[in-house]
Amino acid sequence: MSSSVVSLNDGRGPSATKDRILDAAEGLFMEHGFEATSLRSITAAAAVNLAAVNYHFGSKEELFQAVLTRRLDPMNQRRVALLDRFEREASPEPLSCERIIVALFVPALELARDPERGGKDFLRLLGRAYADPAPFIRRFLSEQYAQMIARFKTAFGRALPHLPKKELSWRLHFIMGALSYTLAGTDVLKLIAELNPKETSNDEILLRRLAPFLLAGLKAPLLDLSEVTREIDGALDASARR
Amino acid sequence: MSSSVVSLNDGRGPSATKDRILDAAEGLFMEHGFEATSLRSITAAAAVNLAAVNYHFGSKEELFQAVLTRRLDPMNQRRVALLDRFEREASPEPLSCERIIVALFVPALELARDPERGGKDFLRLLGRAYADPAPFIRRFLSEQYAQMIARFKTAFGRALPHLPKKELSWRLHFIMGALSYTLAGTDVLKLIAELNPKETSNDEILLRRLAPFLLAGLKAPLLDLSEVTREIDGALDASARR
DNA sequence: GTTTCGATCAAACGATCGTTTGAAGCCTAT
DNA sequence: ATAGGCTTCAAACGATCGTTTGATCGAAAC
Repeated sequence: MSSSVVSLNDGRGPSATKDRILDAAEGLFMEHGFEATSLRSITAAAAVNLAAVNYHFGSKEELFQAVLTRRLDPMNQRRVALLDRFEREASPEPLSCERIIVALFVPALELARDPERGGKDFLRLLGRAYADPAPFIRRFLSEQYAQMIARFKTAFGRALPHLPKKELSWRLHFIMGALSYTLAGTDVLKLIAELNPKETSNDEILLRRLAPFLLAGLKAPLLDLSEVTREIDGALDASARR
Repeated sequence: MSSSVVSLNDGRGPSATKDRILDAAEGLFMEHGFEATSLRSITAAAAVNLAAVNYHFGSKEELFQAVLTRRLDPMNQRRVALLDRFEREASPEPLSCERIIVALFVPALELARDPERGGKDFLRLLGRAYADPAPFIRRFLSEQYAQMIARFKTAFGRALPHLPKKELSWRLHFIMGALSYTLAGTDVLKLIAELNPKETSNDEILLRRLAPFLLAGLKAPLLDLSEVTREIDGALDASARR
């Protein structure tokens, strides 16, 4: 009948072994990637025994998934919750693209604002995971994102009824890709940090710039496609004839 | 005084040990990433001795750089050459954004068209390398891309004189990021391949869709920024007050 | 024919990897 | 106090890694 039923090793809840491992793994996976990060470096940073990872998580891969799911799951749930609320508020009129983008970006920004440490680390880790070739990572992310993406796709489809479904799928894919890649960038963030040392958060600046950029691409008329495509074809033909 | 001074192992030039290693490494690095690819798997796929890699390239890292530079260097040179030619043709008027984008995309498309095998593999590998956390990879790519990016930045600056330099830098970064990420995507490319089994090349389809999308973002007016940013701020404040 | 030098080979080096084992520790309930 | 549970611990397991070594081969130079 005490306060908590979970284990406690040194008397303080938040420093439990499992959480300390997750925190250390989050930072190290972000910094070096999955393959290049050893369990020994994680357990050393977390100041726990080497066997603790396999005991609590089963394997290195399951630890990685636990690191991702700890923050990714709530973030995606918050995204659809925000989208639901916006749709309720705007009902019966369809949502604007701007508000849909806001629902997509704000939960990430909340992580970038960093409740304490770790939020920004996680965003970078997520961006890197999105480009990792490991099959179990790609499978995991596909499952985690599938529902949310489908939900946003129908929302965008209502906001852009003139856009063919296929074209919308591609543009949404570009948006998620640019978002992931932007969050994964290391050099650029550090470069921005040097130029803007006093602004709130680097990830925040980045996302605020990215949102209008992607919004313009999303709302671009279909005319531009054939226009640029024709230019590309011309240049390709010219180079082929060369 | 014979035709070639380079070594030949089995009598045929194109199957020299060095090239066979590069070809095998290109495919395996793309499929599994740098860390997860062993030299033994590479030398086995190339049907050469294990020690051949260290003999010809020095180390695994140098092999990786050799794989990248073999195609990346010519591609970037072709990008600036195309840009130079377009500017000469349009002189004295400034280049349109469309044509600059074409100069950026066409060399990648030429690789996607795949002289024979390997071109598409390399594009995916390049996209993955762009998100790889390994310091030597990031350093290498920065150096390889620096000149070309600067060249295109001034070109875009001339085409968009109203756009602040800082905003342009960000948008160009988004473009390169979306391009890299798009090329790195595995699942989506396979999914597209199932839907469009008869069209020319998957990467080609992807790049043709991506170009108009990015072009719209690049040419987006600055007004949108404050507009969406205001919406984001509103949502963030509401969530903070929650 | 002898020498020479770059290329290839089998084999091993030391290091590090993820994982497992079995004993020891510690808190809870009986 | 005793028994039983999770948890932690030091130590080792087998496997695989990148790299190095020294011998062997083969074609060109003398």
